[in-house]
Amino acid sequence: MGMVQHKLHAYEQVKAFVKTRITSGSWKPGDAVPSETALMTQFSISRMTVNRALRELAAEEMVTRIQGSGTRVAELHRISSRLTIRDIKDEVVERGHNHASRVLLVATEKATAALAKTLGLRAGAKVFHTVLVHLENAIPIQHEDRYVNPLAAPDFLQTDFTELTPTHHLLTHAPLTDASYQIEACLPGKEIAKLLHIKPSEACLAITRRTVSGAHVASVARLVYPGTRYSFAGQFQA
Amino acid sequence: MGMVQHKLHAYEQVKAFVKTRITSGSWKPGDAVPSETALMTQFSISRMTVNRALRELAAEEMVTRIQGSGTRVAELHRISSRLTIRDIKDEVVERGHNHASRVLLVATEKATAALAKTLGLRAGAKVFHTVLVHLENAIPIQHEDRYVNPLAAPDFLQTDFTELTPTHHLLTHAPLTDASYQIEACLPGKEIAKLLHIKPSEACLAITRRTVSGAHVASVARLVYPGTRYSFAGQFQA
DNA sequence: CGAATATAGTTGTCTATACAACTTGTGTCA
DNA sequence: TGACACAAGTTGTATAGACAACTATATTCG
Repeated sequence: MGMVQHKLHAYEQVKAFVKTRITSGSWKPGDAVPSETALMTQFSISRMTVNRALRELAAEEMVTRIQGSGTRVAELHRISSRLTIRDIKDEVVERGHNHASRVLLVATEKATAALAKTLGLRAGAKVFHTVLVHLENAIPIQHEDRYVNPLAAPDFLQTDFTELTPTHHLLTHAPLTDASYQIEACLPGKEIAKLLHIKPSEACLAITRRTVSGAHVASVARLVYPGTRYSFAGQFQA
Repeated sequence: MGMVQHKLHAYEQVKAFVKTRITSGSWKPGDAVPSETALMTQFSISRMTVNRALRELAAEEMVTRIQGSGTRVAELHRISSRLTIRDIKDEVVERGHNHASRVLLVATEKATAALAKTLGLRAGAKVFHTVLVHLENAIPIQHEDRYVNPLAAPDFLQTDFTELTPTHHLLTHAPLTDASYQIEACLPGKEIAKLLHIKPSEACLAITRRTVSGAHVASVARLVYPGTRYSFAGQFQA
């Protein structure tokens, strides 16, 4: 309780000094930050240490640095948040709840032209297709409709999807290098509404996600959540 | 066209060396990364340079470092994305489109108990309240209902909201230090449906956002987007 | 056997110095 | 006036060395 903060390292002191002047508003966006030599003499430390402090602040987008010119306070709206791809099972378990899944389809299919294009395959190529519903304490919270590129995860269908989720298999077998997502609101349609135990008139959150592993597009998934039972929350930090 | 990549700096070479071994899968999560002294002799560079490389990789969450123990490849699900708070006007203009807003309400009100609590004020305190609809090429894309803490932005109501958005005023006058958001799917309700030119049965994306500026909660806003015209997209990177 | 202790190895920080690369303003010369 | 050269100031990178802080293992002692 109320532990005294350990002594700040020199580079942390410089960071804190600059940071508080920015967040307090006494240095405004575009203003010049003291040069490395100035801070060096002010704090009686070496330039390398000042350099590290300012370099880290630049990485955090608090300041902008231009070689030969100087360091300035970065423009605003820099506040940002991190989204992370996680296994829904982990999320549920972390909440202290029970996770289960109903497996509705596990199949090998021929890709349509559109699907083949997004997966980077030729039309008619073999793709894996799974459909499942994830349950949190026996209540459906996600409908997952996923296509997987066999080149990226050849053993995908060997998984017992009642035990391990498709996301888990992909995260462990195909190291992710890139991904893109799209979040939208939609109505579920009759089938999905029935599977999620909601009315077809109830709004849903849908996330369409495309993951890339090295040279291959690994997977395309559409995840539908009941709007009443799920929301997507997060925190920003300066 | 096809410019040859400039010579990589020493610390970048080390980063690339480690990174490719991780993303290619030849070093798996939990595996030990060569020690600083090992990499130092392998590359014939100084330890400070190796240290910088590994420290930056740790900041990117590619590796985990424990003082006294060593450096290991980080566990997976490291892929993440950055959300940023932006002014919707900037977004629209960036798409090359025209932005306009209909101002529906600009008022000073007394806070209800619930609102006062989230803004950190006492019940009945004075708060600013604005409601507007943002248009992209004359088509409504966002309904914004916002309460602002006068302590954080006393000049808020002086703004001409047909020219500058509430977000713009807040970003420039109250340096953001924290924020939290919640994204959900909902149905718009009769009034908002009418204002957004959609049917009340059409699904919408709603973002509720609370921003903090220094000691004060600056603002609470509920932003409603028509599900058919708006989606929220982003990209992850390893 | 168990506990305390020494030891080797690893990361964390900092310094003083050096040179490279770049920007910006000033002055010179044609 | 305009083009060019130069100098001062700034950031970017790299080095060799030093000590502190911590971990994990091996060893010794009771």
